[in-house]
Amino acid sequence: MTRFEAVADRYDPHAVADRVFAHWEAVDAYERTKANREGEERFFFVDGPPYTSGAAHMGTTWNKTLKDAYIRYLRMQGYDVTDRPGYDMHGLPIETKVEAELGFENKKDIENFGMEAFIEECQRYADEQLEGLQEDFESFGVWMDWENPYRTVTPEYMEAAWWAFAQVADRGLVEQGKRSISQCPRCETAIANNEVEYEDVEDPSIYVKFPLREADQEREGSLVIWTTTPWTIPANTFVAVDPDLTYQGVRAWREDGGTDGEKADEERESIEIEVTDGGSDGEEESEGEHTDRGEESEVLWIAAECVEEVLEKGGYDDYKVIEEATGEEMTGWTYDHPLAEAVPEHAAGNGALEVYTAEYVEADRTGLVHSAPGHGQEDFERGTELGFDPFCPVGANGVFDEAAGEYSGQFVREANPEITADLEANGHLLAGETYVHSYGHCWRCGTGIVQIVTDQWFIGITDIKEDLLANIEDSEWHPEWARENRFRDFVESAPDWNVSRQRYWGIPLPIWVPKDADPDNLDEEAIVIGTREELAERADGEVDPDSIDLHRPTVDSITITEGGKKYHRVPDVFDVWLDSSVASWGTLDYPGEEADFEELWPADLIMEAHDQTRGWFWSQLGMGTAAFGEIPYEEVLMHGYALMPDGRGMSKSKNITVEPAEVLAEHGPDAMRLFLLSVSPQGEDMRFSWEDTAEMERRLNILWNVFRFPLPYMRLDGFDPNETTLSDPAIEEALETVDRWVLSRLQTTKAEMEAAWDDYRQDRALDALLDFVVEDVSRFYIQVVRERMWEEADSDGKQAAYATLYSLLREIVALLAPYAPFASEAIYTTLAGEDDPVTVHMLDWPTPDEGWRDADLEAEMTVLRAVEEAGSTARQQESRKLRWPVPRVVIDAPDEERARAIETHRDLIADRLNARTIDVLGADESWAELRYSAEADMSLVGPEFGERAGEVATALNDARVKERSLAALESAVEEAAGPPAGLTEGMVTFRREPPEAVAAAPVSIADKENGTVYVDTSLTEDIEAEGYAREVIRRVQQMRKELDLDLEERIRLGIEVADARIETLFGEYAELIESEVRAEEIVDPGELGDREEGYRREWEVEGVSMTIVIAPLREATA
RNA sequence: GGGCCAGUGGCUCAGUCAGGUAGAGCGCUCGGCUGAUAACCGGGAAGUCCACGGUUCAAAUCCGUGUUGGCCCA
Repeated sequence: MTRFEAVADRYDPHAVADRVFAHWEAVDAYERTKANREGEERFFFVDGPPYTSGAAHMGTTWNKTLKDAYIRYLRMQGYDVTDRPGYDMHGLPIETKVEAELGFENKKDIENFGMEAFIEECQRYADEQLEGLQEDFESFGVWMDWENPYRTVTPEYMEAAWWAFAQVADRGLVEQGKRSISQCPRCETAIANNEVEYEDVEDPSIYVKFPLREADQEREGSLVIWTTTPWTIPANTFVAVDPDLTYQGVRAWREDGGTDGEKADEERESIEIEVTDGGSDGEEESEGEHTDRGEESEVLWIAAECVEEVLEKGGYDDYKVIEEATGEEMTGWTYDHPLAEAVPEHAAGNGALEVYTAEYVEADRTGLVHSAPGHGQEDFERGTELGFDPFCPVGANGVFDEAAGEYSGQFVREANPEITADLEANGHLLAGETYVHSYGHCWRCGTGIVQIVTDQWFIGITDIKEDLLANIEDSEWHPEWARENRFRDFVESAPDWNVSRQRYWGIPLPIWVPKDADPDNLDEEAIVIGTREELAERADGEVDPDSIDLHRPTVDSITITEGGKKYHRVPDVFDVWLDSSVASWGTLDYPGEEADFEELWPADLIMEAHDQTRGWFWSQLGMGTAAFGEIPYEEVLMHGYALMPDGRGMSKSKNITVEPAEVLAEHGPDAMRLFLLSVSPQGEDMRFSWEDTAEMERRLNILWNVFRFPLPYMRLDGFDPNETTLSDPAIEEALETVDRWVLSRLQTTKAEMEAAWDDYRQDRALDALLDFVVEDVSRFYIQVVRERMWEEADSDGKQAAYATLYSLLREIVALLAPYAPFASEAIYTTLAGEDDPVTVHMLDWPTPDEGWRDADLEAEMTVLRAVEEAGSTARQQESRKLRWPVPRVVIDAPDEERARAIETHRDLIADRLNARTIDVLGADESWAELRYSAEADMSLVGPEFGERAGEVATALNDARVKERSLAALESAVEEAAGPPAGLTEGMVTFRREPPEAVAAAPVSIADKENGTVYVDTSLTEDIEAEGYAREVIRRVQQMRKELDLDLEERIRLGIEVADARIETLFGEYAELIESEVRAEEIVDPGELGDREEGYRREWEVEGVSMTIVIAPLREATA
């Protein structure tokens, strides 16, 4: 690319991206940018690995764009930044995708297909997805080490997980045992809580009576519980109550068939709650009252505040409280299992089928909770405390086993109707309806989960809770509340981490146990292997540590014989969250490679979306703390989610998405990145906006125009940025106010940007930059400097403008580089010379040069621009175009300081407002030509002046007085309408009256009024002459453009005006016209038209029609 | 059901921490400019600051309740 070579007229994002991609490849831009910082201070960034299923969605795109921007920024700051991308490639999601591809329905299909073949398919699938993701990321310019990503499926990486797990085991934190877990009955494995997706489903909602064993407590009746999972009732072991809650035993009546509801209502209202010790008195009384009427009655135990609601559900007509007891007092009451006959093996004896207190009870529904330690997590925990062996008659596939008696062989949820029917048949169903609530489903296959108790392996998170909470303090979060609220809360309530999965595609557990080991104490006897080397040493038979694939089924067949015992591997694989939890050392190939780990760990920075509070932020903390006692990262940038433009969450399955590829196709990578980076990265969600993305493209186009505007002139004049620099004294001398101003603004912008970046607010830095480019450079500086560039003769002033613009552009593209790497590069390479770095991304981040900073000048220019704005408003009021000069502008400054600022830059203002003269009034001066009129308040003037009122009012309105005083008004009125005795100041409102043809507008700075600008738009012949001359110039320029004439091409020009007065008027300006449009002479158009094929156009100018003909000179002379 | 975050012109958001006359960009509209030109500039209209209640001389801002959306948890 040649310096200052012509570029496309219009910013074309795709052409720019294509060219830049080619350039990067041609010069090895990425490699050289990295090499450029080799040996500098290292910065350890760790990429949170995206999961390799599906393409990059907008959230991933936002995430990677942020990472890329920060990496580029840090590199420009001089750091040697690690940028190894990662991919999370194991796990159930991929297994289920592959199962779907192969048409599998359950684990049996996999076993039939062959585990090894299935795992190969998973590997293939993950590799394919990885390729797709890499292409996506590269397509919008992310610069990471794509040649060498870390992949969770490599032996090196899997070893990092094994090794860490072995550390955890050494610290005694690996536990094995029965736990209540969420099980996907289709995938036949435990799934993590954060893999459970909640969806609304309609479930049974049943109220069940658990009959008290009368013999045990000499009390009749039933405990009433409520559940939405009838299938858990076979496993019922105890009933839980709140110790402090009051429960009531109520005798409830239900009439058979039709009933007199009114009467029942009356009676119910009249019932007074009687508390009796034994309950027998009231019981007999009530029974005596009602049995005669042929009704049924029974005693039900329900929390006091739930009684009415439950009885209503049960269709009871009336009730009477016969006994009260607290939960505490109910402890130990015994009952019979409601499905005793159908499930003969149900829990019994050893304290089972009794009432116990539990924390999870709420005064909701019935206030008594059916508890099955074989299912629910809370039930399990409380059951364990109480010493129960959990009874779980359900297999891994969600089917009742032999222990479930009559129900064995049925899928649990499908057994619900039969169980409910049985309860009804044996009289234990109080009410049965359905209920819509959110219920957990497997995040991948959508099957409803079941809570069952199975054998699993755990990391004992709860044992190190204090360390975890303490380690949180060693990390800085942006925003801070993410750590203080969200994360801390989560860590505080985190349970032990179930790391085992009964699946195939994952890192195998490196645990070997003896065949005859006590199944409840496997962790006592387990061997945990930490490295491939160690495995080779201890394994029976030959194992080559360099070539072994650690996946199943390879490792399944390896045995270890020690101390006379033969050890077999536990067949489970790790929870996939464990894979990524070791990324901070896995990315460094530790423990295989040690040097980088020693130097770099822990990570300096990670950045992910807020869902990772529960995910990667957490898993890394847990694993780091369990394995090393340390948190593996120091700084966290937590961004939000990408939402639809209307604020809904994006959802691929519901087809509610904005696809990154669509945005790229529409607006190109830079505009998309600019939009994504213009949003706060701190915790808040981002609504995607097509409009704002388009706006970013427009902003880039403005920058493009700023950039390409000076190119032809620089080329023409042979501007050499190495020779002609701002530090050259001659050039510095020639700098004009606007040059110094724009350079000062640049320094201020750099300072603002750096502060914002340091605060992890790259969005604010971008605002500052774009504001500078659009407002200051494009809308002001370029407008002012244009005329200097047009000058034909070379001059220091022109060179100074070139040097200023060149320096501006060089710095702007450096500042823009992390955001819009393509556009920045395209501009940079056009501006750069042989000795410059091959890519903008190798540059140092520009720092403010205080020598160019001039706060006073910036403040003065703020005043100036406000004055210009007011002047242009005033012009508009009088409909006087900027092209037409005005004889004078009078500026009434609010204070001396601003008056001085305006005085200083009088010429600039005159130029901007196209004014012949500028008069400035100081703070205490008033404009001699200004007059005041008065508006009369007729409600006051009327009563005071009676029939003279109209006359006085007219005189007031017509008055033009020099002073803003009542006395001046009085004398003015006296002249017109006689003495206005009784006129008071309250009757009038003063109004400023500028002279004829003068318009006034207030100067507003930061929304405060700061003086007034008066623009005199009166016309003189000379002004008209110049006005028309400039109208002609503009039209000729347009015609030149229409003919696509070269900038330098000379023409012959013919003008004919319908109005003779005007034709003669601008005769005076013939020279101006000739020089502006590069015309040799002005002739009669007829002369041109007859002889040549001149370009002829009719124009209507300010109501006067004229004919303009132009002919390129070379044709004319040919 | 619980926790966290957000709700400000038609749209996207700033302002909320440290209470004091509601701002920007886009869009709309009217006008201007025309050697950056499918660009650019200026003027204007447009807001019960989610609702209700409280504290205060004064609330978009602080407090409480509710509501809508997002994420996480159950």
